[in-house]
Amino acid sequence: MSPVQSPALPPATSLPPVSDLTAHLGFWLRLVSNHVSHAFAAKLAATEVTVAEWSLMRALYDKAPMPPSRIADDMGLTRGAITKLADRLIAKALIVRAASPDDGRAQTLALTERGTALVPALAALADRNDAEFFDALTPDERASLLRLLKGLAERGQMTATPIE
Amino acid sequence: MSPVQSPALPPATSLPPVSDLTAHLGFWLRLVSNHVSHAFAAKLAATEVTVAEWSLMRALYDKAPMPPSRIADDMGLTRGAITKLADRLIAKALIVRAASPDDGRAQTLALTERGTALVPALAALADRNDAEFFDALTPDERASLLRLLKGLAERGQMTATPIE
DNA sequence: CGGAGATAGTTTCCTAGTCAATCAAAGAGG
DNA sequence: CCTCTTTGATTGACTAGGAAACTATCTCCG
Repeated sequence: MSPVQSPALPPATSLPPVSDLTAHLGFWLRLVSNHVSHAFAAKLAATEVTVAEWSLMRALYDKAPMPPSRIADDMGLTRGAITKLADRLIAKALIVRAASPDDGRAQTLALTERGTALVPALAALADRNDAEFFDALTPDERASLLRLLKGLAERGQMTATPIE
Repeated sequence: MSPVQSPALPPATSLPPVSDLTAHLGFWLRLVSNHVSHAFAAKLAATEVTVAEWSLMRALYDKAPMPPSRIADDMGLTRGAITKLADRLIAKALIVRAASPDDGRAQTLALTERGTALVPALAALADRNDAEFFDALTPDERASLLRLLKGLAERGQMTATPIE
């Protein structure tokens, strides 16, 4: 702009204008997403598992034993993270780790009986959490939001399960 | 259910059905949000600041020096987190910490000249990131998504800035 | 005034990830 | 077959943030 300097109000008034954060869709997306996740974490706090632990348990439910690498891909975490996450769940006797029969390097993870039995109650919490936020929308609005989000996910090649 | 047991296919086939993760709007919200954030983090990796650091710098830009507590509220982080975040930015000479003139307990944070000069370039990265994901939508779709998200945010009393 | 409680910020300890190094088992090629 | 490379998992060093304890200061009120 012009070299004319305005007469120094507290923060020098002639800063280059910068777009407002709230102008970004990403801002609102993250705001809402964070709140939904946080509310779910609060519900899980009453249980013996964390959000990431629930996510891993859900991934194993009603499926054959799976290698950690597969789960890492599904959950969008590194293998190292899965190793430690699995360690915690094993310590709680909710899952078991076993050597793969066909590949000497590989391991498999599977829910224990206790872990399996716990999943439905946790899933109910997840259902309730989702309802708590999105039942406020009309069915049309829900459908519209779902369509938009799925479209973005598809276009952006977003595959991994976010840690829910 | 009935005591009849199905004849043991790999994972016993008679588990209580549990709602699919992808049935939840929260799932898709988080999936997209995580991807957008991650893409932005990748862009910032080429700079000298992290996402949280950018967020703090943006909060200070074009405003009078602010107390850390205010920033903690704005960013949705604890005060302890802001102390450490500020320490890192001070080490990079991007912000300064000063004692508040009127309250002996309080501190204020403000951008340095260098920090101020850096903000517009970072803001441009943020703009570009948002555009990258959401320009794929039509103007109508963008407006619709924005309206839905703002409505959810308002209804859920979501105030704090998510760490962008 | 002076002490009780509230408030601002920092610090400490803990949790949960990433990244890079490591090790063992598989697979490929001469 | 023997080496080279790749792959699966684990480990260790490091980072970022939360919760709660702690310190200093302020405010209120008897």
